[in-house]
Amino acid sequence: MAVLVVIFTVEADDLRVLLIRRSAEPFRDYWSLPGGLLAPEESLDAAAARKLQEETGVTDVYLEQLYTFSDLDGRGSVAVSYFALVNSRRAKLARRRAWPPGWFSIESLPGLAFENNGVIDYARERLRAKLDYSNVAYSLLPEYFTLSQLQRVYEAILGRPLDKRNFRKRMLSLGIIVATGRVAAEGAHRPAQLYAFRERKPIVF
Amino acid sequence: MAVLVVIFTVEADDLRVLLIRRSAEPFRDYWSLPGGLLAPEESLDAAAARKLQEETGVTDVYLEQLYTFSDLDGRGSVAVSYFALVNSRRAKLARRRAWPPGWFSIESLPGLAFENNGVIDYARERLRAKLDYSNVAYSLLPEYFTLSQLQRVYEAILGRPLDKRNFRKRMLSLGIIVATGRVAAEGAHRPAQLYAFRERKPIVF
DNA sequence: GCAAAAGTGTTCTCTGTACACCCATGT
DNA sequence: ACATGGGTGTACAGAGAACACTTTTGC
Repeated sequence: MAVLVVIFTVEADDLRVLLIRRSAEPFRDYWSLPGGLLAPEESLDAAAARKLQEETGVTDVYLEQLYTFSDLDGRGSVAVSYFALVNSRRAKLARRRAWPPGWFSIESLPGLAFENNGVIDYARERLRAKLDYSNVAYSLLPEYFTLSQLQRVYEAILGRPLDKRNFRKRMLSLGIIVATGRVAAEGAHRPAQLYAFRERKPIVF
Repeated sequence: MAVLVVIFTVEADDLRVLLIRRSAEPFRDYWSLPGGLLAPEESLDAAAARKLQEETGVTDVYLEQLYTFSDLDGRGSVAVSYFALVNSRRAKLARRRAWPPGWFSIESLPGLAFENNGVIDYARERLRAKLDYSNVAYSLLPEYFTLSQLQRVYEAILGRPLDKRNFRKRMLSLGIIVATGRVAAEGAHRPAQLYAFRERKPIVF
């Protein structure tokens, strides 16, 4: 009984996935999704959260069960997949392994162990759908952020440009974010208002 | 490693679930969802289809993985749940057991073993959502049916009345059904046109 | 002729989308 | 002054929701 975690982040306006190197057969030395076996008495959610914490040091982020596969390795094993969203500035990847894990752009993934490419596609699909009617993006952004930052995150996940005015109108009318009154002066241009998520926990609307 | 199947049907304009009596502890003699262990080398989908077939004799219907639970029995077990939609006129329940299985209206379920009531609620939620953007209802209806029959199925699942004109407009404009030209004379009133699903397999729009 | 279900259009509201210019700042 | 991203409103189209009467049949 194994869990498998698709850990997403957005970095440089790019949707990325955390991959590790397999050290065992089969698919030794292939890149793959992090995963592992349940500890005795451990729940699935707890195992997924633990895996996420082991790989990124991050806890208390958006984490959702995705699907359960029974044929990934071709022989009898069952793997419960999860997906997580982390702010890459908070994540601290293990660097002292022989093959350190890394963030890979979802647009140019290598061939992965087992059917992991399919799992990632499925996770992205679910994430895309979720974005439209929930506030899951909170898990990818710092406490205070500008509307442009938020829009870039949405664009990276959806893979297409969004209209600035329509995006702002919608975010504000849904009430998922609130203006803080603070502004961020950064660069040779007008400073931007800082917003915060009204709730930093999953909300579906 | 167990599977669990929420088998829905619509009978007498009423959404119903198939329940069986447990014969073993814990929760001996409680009603519960049908389920069982994976056979060696068996995939999850195959195990769910087999369970469905064992209970109803039905095969080749809509069957979808729902969620995987790790704490249903309170101690370590993992159960992958599925939901299925069957036409109750085709289903043949086992009648020769000491406690034969039965169809229970979802509005008045007894207290079930484990957390099965929660699983059913979740399944119904998913079914409701799916109804809106797929043709899953094909699995609940005979090959030819009237628009009123179809509407009653939708109403039973959604638990609320629908407007006849809007319903027809939508079904036809989505192209999920086609008129056959045949009519069904039945009762002291105008005969109804018979329709068929364009595809009798899952379509998402 | 009456009861019972089948069948049929129009109007309104709301939501999503397209689209272009001025504003505040640093250099 | 100019380059850079921040910030704003309006008009159109499509979808969903509300709503009532005529038609065809069996009895």
